[in-house]
Amino acid sequence: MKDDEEQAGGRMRADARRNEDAVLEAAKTVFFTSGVDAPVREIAAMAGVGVGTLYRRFPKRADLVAAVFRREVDACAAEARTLAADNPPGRALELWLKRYTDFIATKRGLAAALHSGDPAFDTLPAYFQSNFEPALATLLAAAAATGEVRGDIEPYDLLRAIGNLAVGSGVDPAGHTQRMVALLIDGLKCGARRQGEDAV
Amino acid sequence: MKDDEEQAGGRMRADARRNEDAVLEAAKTVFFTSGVDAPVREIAAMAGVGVGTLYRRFPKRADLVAAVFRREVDACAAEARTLAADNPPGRALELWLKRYTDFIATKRGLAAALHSGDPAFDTLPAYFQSNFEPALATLLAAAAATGEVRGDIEPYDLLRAIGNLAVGSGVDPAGHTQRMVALLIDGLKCGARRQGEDAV
Amino acid sequence: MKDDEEQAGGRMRADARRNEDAVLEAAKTVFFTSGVDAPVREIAAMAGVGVGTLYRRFPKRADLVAAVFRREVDACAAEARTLAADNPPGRALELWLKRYTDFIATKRGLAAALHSGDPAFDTLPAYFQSNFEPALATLLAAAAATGEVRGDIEPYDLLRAIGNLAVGSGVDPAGHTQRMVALLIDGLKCGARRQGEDAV
Amino acid sequence: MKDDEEQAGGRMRADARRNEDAVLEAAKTVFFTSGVDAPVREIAAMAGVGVGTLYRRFPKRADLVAAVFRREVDACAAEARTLAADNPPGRALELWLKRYTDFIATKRGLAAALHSGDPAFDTLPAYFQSNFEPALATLLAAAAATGEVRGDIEPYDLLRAIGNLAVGSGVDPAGHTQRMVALLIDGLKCGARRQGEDAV
DNA sequence: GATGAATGAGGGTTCATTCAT
DNA sequence: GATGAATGAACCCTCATTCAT
Repeated sequence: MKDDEEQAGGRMRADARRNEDAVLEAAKTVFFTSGVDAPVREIAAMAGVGVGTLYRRFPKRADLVAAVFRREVDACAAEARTLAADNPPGRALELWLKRYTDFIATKRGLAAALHSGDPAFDTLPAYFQSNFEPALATLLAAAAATGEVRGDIEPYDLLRAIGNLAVGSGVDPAGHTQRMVALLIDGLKCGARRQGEDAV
Repeated sequence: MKDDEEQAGGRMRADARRNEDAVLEAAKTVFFTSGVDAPVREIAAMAGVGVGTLYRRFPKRADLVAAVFRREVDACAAEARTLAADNPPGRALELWLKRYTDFIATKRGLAAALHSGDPAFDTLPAYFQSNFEPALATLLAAAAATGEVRGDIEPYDLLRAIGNLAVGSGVDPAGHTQRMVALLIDGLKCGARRQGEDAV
Repeated sequence: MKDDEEQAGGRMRADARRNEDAVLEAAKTVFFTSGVDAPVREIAAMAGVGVGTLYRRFPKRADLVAAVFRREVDACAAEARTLAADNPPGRALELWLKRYTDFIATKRGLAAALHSGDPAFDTLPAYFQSNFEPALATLLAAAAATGEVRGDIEPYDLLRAIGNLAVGSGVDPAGHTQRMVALLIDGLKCGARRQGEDAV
Repeated sequence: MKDDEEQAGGRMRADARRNEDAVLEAAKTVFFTSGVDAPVREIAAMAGVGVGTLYRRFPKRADLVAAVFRREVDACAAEARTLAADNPPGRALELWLKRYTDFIATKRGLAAALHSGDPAFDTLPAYFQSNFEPALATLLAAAAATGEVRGDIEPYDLLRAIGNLAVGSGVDPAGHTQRMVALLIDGLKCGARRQGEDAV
């Protein structure tokens, strides 16, 4: 996972990798502030590289968009492991769901691009699912095992539910989405108790 | 409502009105297929008018977007009356909710524009609500009166719920949204029966 | 002279003439404030007529420019007669030269157009000269006859001199041009006295 | 002075400088033939570059106009030195004044632009004066020192006088202006002789 | 490899001019 | 005749993309 791009890992990794990181970081920021249609120059400038460099690594804009998306998915999924290691299961689940909500919110602008029909995006939904579903499954299972949440929730349904709840988050500066997600999490816990009772 | 634009009804309406209709119809189509940022020329060409004509009536793109939106709201709201006249209350409600779902689905592209902060869009949410809320309220009341659906549903909540359900509809070519909405309608009917039992 | 345009003087003179006057007046103003390349619509709007009306009378922009120019020449030349009738010769001359200076100043924008090579402008210099030269000749002769100014000045030279002096008048908000013209007039008077002495 | 643009002299100057030169040369020509409002494309085409190149270097039209103006001022002022080196003082003065007259004549179209109030032009008058005044002062002093012209002429007055004389030069295809300037130069020489006599 | 200058298609907008009403 | 709606050519300007350095 740490070597996702540039698998063959040739020479000059220091320079090249630094640039690629800078570009992806800049693109993430610019996509968020100016949308995915922001001028290439804006991204190159913020990354401190020439446009030629950017084009060398990401010949099509969709390549860049996809790379940013994957990178963000990686980061968010990785955090599931970190949170699970550092917190009790219920707390880890809760923190990660909030983290995932943020991911969805900042990716709002990408949605339109993702559905543009560009083949470069074809694999992204699967990438999304294959990273997030196991991550959430693990967190859910751990929290269910300690009785902190109910155990009959499908990870995919939860991912999708939050995705939908977060949909209008651009409109909602008042944290409506986070409140709804919190409600949902409460629902998970509440269900756990009842399940426990039933089990007994 | 039938004379919303050009109220004073001046001279040469035939020509002008025909063009305006053509432009709005073309814009609706193009906005749907190519997004709200589609080239002005594309819309003008499809409407069979020169770009100048389009600019005369809609100096800013936002003016055109807003006009298309209002026109669609009008059409959808008007259909509530038609359906109510031609169908039994429960059926009318059901048909209109599907119609409204389609409205939301095709307006997906507008969402981003609407939240762009352009003052030309400031009045649209109110326009949306002031047309749809009464329309749905009437349908709901009629269907509740015949016992076909439960009577404790707020029109606004239902509008918003469907809006959220339909959110990812671009992603969903398999009619997922329509199935969810159907489920919701079933819930309305189901609630009606239970309410009836309670009442007894 | 009072029927310069529309010589045949047909019916409907009231309406038509009123419009033509309004157009010329508006054009004069707009040419001064926005330049001779100002949008036709601006002129039509200020005149309170449709663009079609303007085009009917002045098919080419140059026609309008020429008509405005002639009208202003007429007005300025006519004033020579009025001033001569109402003032002593020296005073009349002085007042008219100031009037002529204003004419030149406000026509600054036209200069470029006049030299554009458009055939519609070919007759304007002659029109200018054939109106202004006699007008000034008369004033000069009268003032010379009373000994108020020297008698050896060619009207054309004076017209041209003032024209040149007024050349930078756009740059000169401080009345530089008017001061120079005043100086020139003083020169005329001063010469007169010396001539008188010589004559004795 | 020889390195006015691109002082720091970065890399790739060959290409860029060549283009800039071509653009300025083309702009000078086009401004003269078609006026300062000529289409950008016309200039780009004549310079053999894309419009983008032109916009890169001169984002606003006023930038291009100002650059052309400065370049012409530079060229004309530089010629004062050349002429002084290659001719006797009186002849050098005479030749340069004719050269300056040409400069004024071809810049006629710029006058309106210069007084448009655009801040990009604010520094041009000072640039004009700070280049031409010393250049002419040197020529005048040298010619006065050899007794070829009178010594009581202010360079600025002479520059301005020729500027005014050349004002109608568009109208004057018959060399009227050059004749007037020649007359003026004669006056300078004539004054010199009389001054000499007075001195004796 | 990195850079950024150059290119030019593409899209917005204006306005002279025509012509149906 | 007067009107002003419609037209579309012509401009401006912005970037995506290429390519010489």
